[in-house]
Amino acid sequence: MARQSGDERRKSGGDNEGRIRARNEAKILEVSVRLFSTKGFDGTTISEIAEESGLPKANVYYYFQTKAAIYERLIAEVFDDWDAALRHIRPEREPREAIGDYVREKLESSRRNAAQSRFFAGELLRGGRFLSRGQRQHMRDVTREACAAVEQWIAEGRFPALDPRHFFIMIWATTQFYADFAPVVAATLEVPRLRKADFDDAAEQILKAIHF
Amino acid sequence: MARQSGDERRKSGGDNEGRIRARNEAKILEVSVRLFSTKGFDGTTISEIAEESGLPKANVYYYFQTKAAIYERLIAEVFDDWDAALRHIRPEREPREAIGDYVREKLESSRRNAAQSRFFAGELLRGGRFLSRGQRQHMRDVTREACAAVEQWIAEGRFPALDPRHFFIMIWATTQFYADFAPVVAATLEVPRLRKADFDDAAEQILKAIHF
DNA sequence: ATAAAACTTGACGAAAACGTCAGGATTCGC
DNA sequence: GCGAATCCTGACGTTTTCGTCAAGTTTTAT
Repeated sequence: MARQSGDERRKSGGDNEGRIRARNEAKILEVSVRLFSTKGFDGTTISEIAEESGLPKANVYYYFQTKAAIYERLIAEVFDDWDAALRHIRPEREPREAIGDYVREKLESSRRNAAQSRFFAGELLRGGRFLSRGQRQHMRDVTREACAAVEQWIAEGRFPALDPRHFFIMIWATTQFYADFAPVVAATLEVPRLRKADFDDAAEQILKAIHF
Repeated sequence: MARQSGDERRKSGGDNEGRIRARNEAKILEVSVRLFSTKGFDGTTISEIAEESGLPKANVYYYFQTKAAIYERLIAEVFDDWDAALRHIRPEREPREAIGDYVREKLESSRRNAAQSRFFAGELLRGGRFLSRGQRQHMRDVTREACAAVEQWIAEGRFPALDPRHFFIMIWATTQFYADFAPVVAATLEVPRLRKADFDDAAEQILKAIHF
C-alpha cells in the first residue's frame, strides 16, 4: 500500500519532487487561486478545482488532504512576495527613488498576479483567519523596518514629517486597489478593461499626488 | 391561505409595513450583513442567519425568498450611502474644505458601519456580480460629476493639475482600507484594536500627505 | 366577536459538497 | 525486466444546505 498523501511526503526531501507531482500540484494551485479569488473559500468546490485542472476529484485529494490545505499553501506563497517590494525602502537610498520603485513594483506585481492579489485581499478582508501567528509577526517586523527607514529620512530632513505608518497604509491601499477592485477602477476611468497603460498612469499620478 | 412571501407584498404599499415585518426584516438584515461580511455569500448559511436572528429558518424564508434576495437587499442599502459622501465635492466650495469633509465623512462612516463596508468591499472584490447595470451606471454618473467639480477647481487654478479620477481612486482606496482591512492596519499601527482616535489620525495624515 | 390577513414552525425532500477507499495503471530505480 | 513507489480513479457514505409545505397561532380590521 503506497498511499501517502501530500504533506507527509515532503517532510524531508522538499526539493526533488517527482515531475508529475510538481506539475499537478502547480496546476491545482494555479486553478485554485483563480477560483478562490472570485468565489471565496466556501464558494469554491473541490469538484470545480478538479474539473478545471483536468483531474478527477479523487486525484486532487491525492495531492492535498483538504481544501483548507490548498488554501493555506496559497497563503504561504503569496506571503513570500509580500515583503519583496518593501525591500526597496532602505534608509541609504534616495527617498524619491526608493518610493517610486516601491509603488511601481507593487502596482506591476498586483497587475500581473491579479488573482493572487485579490485572493490575499479577500483573506485579509475576512480578518485573516488563515494567517498564522508567525506570518502576522513577520508582517509587523517588515513594516516596522520600513517605517524606521522613513523615520531616518525624516530625521535627516529628506522627507516631510508624516507618520510613516499611515504613509505606508496609504500607499498600500492605493496600489492594491487598482488590481483588487478593478471593476470600480475601470468604471471610474471609463474604460472597458484595465490595461498596462492605466497602471502606468496610476503610478505616475500616485507619485505626483503624494506630498513628498 | 395567506401565504405571501416578501417581495410581492411590497409592490404597491411600500411604506406602511407591519411593525412585525419591519422588525424582523431589520433583524435579519442586520445579522446578515455581519455574517456575509466575515464569511462571504457561500460561507453564510440561512440556518445561521436564522439562529442569530432568533427565528426559525422557515421564518426567514417567509420574509426573504432566497439567500440571494437578502444579499441583494443589502447591496441596495449600501448603495444608497455610496454617493452621500461625494456630495461634499461641489465646484463652488473651497477645495480644501470640501475634500477634508469628504475624507472625514468617508472614514467615519466606514468606521461606524464596518460590517457594511466590508460586505460591499467583498462584493466588489468578487467582481460585483450582484450589482445591477443601473447601479453601475449610477456609480459612473456620480463619479463623473465629482471629477467635473475637481476639473473646474483645476481650471480656476485652485487645485493642482492631477487627474481627478486617479485622485478619487486614491482617496477612496485609502479611506476604505482602514475599516476593511482593520487587522492589517492594527498590526501596522501596533495597536490591538482600532479606536476612533486612530481614524482621526488617519484623516489628518491623509490630508497632510496628499499634495493639494 | 369574528373573519381575514399576517405570522410562525417542525418536519421533509432533493441536491450538492466533503472526504474516503480499494484496487488498478504508470513510472522509476537498479 | 522487475519490484516498489507513485499516481490515478469510479463509486460510495456522510453531512450539510437550500428551499418547501401544510398546519398551526397571533394580530388586525370591522
